[in-house]
Amino acid sequence: MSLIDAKRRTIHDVAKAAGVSISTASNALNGTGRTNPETRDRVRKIAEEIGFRPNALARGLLQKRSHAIGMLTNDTYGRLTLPMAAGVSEVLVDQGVSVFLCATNNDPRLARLHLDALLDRQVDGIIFTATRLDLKPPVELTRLPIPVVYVFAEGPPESVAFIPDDAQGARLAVEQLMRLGRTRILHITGPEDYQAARTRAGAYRKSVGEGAEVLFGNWSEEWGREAVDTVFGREGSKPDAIFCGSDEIARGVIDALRDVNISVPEDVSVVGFDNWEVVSKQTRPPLTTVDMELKELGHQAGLAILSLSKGEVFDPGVRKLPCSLIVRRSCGAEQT
Amino acid sequence: MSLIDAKRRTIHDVAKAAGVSISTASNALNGTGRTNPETRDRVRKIAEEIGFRPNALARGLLQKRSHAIGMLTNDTYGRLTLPMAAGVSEVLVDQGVSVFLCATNNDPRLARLHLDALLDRQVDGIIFTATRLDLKPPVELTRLPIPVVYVFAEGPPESVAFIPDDAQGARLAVEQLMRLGRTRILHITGPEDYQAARTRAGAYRKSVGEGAEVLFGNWSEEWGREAVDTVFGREGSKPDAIFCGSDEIARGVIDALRDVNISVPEDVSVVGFDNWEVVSKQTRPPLTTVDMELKELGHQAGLAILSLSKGEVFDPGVRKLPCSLIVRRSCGAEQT
DNA sequence: GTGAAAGCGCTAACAA
DNA sequence: TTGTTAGCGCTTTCAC
Repeated sequence: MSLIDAKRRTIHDVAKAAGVSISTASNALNGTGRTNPETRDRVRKIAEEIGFRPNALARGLLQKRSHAIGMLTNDTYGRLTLPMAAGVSEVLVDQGVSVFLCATNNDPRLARLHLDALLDRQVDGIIFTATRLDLKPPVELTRLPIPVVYVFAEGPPESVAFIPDDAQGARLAVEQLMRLGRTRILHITGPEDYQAARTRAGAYRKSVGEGAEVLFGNWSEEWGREAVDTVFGREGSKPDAIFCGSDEIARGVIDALRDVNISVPEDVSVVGFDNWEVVSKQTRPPLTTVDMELKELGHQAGLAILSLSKGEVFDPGVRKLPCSLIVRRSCGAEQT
Repeated sequence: MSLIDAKRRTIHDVAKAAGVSISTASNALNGTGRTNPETRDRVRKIAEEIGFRPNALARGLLQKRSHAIGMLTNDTYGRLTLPMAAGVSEVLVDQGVSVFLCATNNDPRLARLHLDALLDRQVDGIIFTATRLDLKPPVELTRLPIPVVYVFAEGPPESVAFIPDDAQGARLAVEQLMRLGRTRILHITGPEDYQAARTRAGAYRKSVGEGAEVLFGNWSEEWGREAVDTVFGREGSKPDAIFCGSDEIARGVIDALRDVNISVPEDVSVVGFDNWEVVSKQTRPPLTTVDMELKELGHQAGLAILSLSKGEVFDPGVRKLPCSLIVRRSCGAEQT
């Protein structure tokens, strides 16, 4: 009903149809002030009937709150962003808050343009998302008149940030491998200049032993294959488990092992990181991997920005959210 | 400067600081009406200095245009949506139009909630995106007071829609295979109840011959492997080329061929569909595939909604945008 | 319990 | 060329 009406109804129309004043209509609709229950119900019924929908622009102008937030992201493909964004809007839509999506492509000019637009629109807050922890926002995000929440990025000191707990995720992976009795665990991961790679590697070494071998490379399948070729081609004892820094690397690893007739998980157990299902569900065997709980990250970030935008106190700091382990056949219970 | 000011400046502040009236300030800033060039420059300079940014809410309220549009999508993972959305906002951001992202997860309740929110916010238009052509929007999108553009979805009659030209894309693939001298081309694709699968298969048959074999299945790697096992395990002549309905299928096909020592592209050429780089760049050899030009789809959709929202005439109908062929080694020129 | 009036920040007639 | 005025749709005192 409300949708298929060509002309928009205003609170004026409601008031007239109900035979009350505008302010009474407003009070009745919002449950503010004192209103006779009968009047209130009558007004609401009429509003419903004529398809009245409040103009969010007018409301925002007056309340100085737009009930909208902006999401600034430099992730082009959306692999991290979209699941997260879905989490954000999931918790916000019920609160009447909408989300502007701004893809900056890591271009400062674009970022600036988007930021200005968001500010002009009086958004109640901004969520900034990066694709890697150590990437700085492409624009100055401090001293804005509105709160900012960082996701997958550590903001300046005293800011609110949410990141996955990479160390705990890595421990999850290593513990699973140890539980299966694996003793010669290898870690193949991405570039050492990624903070996430270093953190995961650090946690791995802490669990396995400080001398444990880490092969830094890049995030690709090809690197996974290459690393396996190197390790299994050289002299000395071979690993009986490989913890990979990403699902893509893990896929390369599994393929390479397959090529040299080493079976997974019987001979070598493999664990990945990301739970990017297009990869992790398609490996043969399917990949046990660490899930960063992106949606939950989004939920938390959404709740945080909501709270902050209401002026509530919210302790600053970097919050590390636990990862979970998705157990599939590449390293599972069934294999013992 | 403009960003780091805690308090918001209004046009009132500008007018006072410049010693002119509010309307003169408005005219000067927007270049409307007649203003003395000197006054205009002075006002603009002062506005800049004190960090004035116009309140989009107030402006929208008056102009009855919010300069914002909504994007309603049922794509959860964002594989199609995000590149497209980036295209949309790329053409709109320069026009001062922002984009609300609404992920419906195909849930009618959510869709309704989002749609109501968009309408309340007075968006100037809506872009509806689906993940498959034959999926109906989860809410009634006709007879809205604002224009709607469909992407990856055919709206009701007389609506404006943009979809990739699946038939042309399929022809591109088949022609490439024929150009290489392949004569026994097979098509392995997704479920027959996907319109895109049927269209691609139809175009393929038209090029190759009406009796040409099509194997419908699903969009997975596993199906690609299974199909290859079937085809190469049975009696009779074997294909020398395989056109796959998706990159994932193609990846399965390539892996399965590899398993039985059939080399790609020497023995069998393979072409995929999607150019989803996480898949197509990682196959061995890298995959020649059809790119649906998602970003361009977004550009067009953005321009269309912009034009429609201004009340300009825009011919209704389904516009099929050409796909392009990305040639990689699985079926390339070098192989001859 | 209800209504009149002011005003959010801005634009656009119209007057001066 | 500039200023005065009205008003977009709504919320919110404050009289009645």
